[in-house]
Amino acid sequence: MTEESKIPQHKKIYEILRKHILSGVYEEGSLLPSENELCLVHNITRPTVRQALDALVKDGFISKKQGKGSIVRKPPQDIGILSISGTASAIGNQYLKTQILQKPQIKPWPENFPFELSEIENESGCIYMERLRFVNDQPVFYDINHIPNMNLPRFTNRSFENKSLFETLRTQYQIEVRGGEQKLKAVKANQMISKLLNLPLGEPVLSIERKLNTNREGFHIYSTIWFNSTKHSIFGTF
Amino acid sequence: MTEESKIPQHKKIYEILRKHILSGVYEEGSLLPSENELCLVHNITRPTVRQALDALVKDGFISKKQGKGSIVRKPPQDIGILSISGTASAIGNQYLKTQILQKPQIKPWPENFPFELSEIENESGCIYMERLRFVNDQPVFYDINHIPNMNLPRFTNRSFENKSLFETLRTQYQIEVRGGEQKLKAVKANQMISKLLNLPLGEPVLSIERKLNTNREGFHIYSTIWFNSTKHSIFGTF
DNA sequence: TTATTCTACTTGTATTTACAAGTTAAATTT
DNA sequence: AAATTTAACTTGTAAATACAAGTAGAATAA
Repeated sequence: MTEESKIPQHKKIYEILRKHILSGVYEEGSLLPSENELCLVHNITRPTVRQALDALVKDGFISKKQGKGSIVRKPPQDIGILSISGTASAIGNQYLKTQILQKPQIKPWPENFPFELSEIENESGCIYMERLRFVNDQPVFYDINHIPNMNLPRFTNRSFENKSLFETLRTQYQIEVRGGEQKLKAVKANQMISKLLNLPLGEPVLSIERKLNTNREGFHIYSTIWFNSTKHSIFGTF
Repeated sequence: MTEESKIPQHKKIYEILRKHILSGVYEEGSLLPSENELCLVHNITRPTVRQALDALVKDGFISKKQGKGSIVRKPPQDIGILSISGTASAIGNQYLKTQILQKPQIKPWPENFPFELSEIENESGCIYMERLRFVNDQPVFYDINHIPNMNLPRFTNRSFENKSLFETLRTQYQIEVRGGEQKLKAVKANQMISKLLNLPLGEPVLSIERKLNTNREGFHIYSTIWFNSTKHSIFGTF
């Protein structure tokens, strides 16, 4: 042990194991090396190993069973945070298309914004964008996003056609979503929504309002979503 | 320490602190006793206390800050995993009433059950119950529950009027919900639902189908929920 | 008075040790 | 051969101990 890093050991082990699971070193359903083996390999003690494994359990990468071991689970595949589940079959990314209705543009925050803004968010102004998502060429998902305009160079020039908003934020700006809160409602489709989602007027639509936390202090992502749930469901694990 | 119980210490501490937070012994925003104080009071060691506090963090009852302490958060008002958020104000438990439409009874599993059952669940048969939840004396929440009849003595005799189903399972049978999956849809209220939830026929209703995992192997809780979202929302943090 | 330093707290990380309890498969007995 | 026991694993719980790092307020110095 020299002085090379300030990252705790248990986090390093977590990252190593997580990477190995995601890259397929350990197959789904197979067992991770036992806690004692991990101790020997990484030259740490069991409580530290267990701290890393507890985090992996919490994040859904493994499940543990007393007397047996740590079982590798199918890594959670998020689409944002929610997933879409079709009535017919699972939906691969290849069937999911995104149309940008409103390219990212800088605007002031709306008058009656449903969420309370932090001071720094208020001063920064916001970036606004609208998207429409298609499954099998049918519109199912319309979302409006408000993002604080806090040090995001060239953001409004980026294309989000084929990339996830979250992926861009994470890889290009080191902004990671850390959780958040959401409100769900079933509402009648108004004229605009019914037109966008190709539905009769007044048809039930799932409406979601979310505020997402990030690793950047005081930086939140605000989304309003309308979801056509006639042929699909919002699917979530927790 | 005689032999009185097999419940781990850290779980007992968790239950005590959880109860104290929920009953208002510790105010929102205030600090919990320090880890060392809890050690002294309950005559246990710090790792054990920390195990209990970690669980409280995970379940959203406290947040911790190094150098400061454990900060009590507004307890999440779970109805199961989801919470209800009113448009007007926060909803205290005093406004939430539960009516049992169908007392727990042992039945065979339904013919076309939407979930696949494990072998042991299939053999056990199921306990069926229906509930209607009221906020401010208006019905908002109708749920049907299927629970495997696996070693739950006196379960059908219990009253769930004022107690959460999950709380009973956790405290009386040591069954803890460990997560699960759910599907959400917006649907039109049929005749039964519109009558139960006091809504016009065809009004949008939030429908949720869930399968909850527990710490007991092969034991899942299956729920179907209809939610009147005209005056309230389903609220969730993640 | 104001700014700095110090001190006494807090939680975070980590080691070491011990035993309990569940699982599995080999070894043994019937 | 079949059933049982045993042994060697696995994770779960728990104690005792040590030091690191962040926080906040008191004591001190400018």
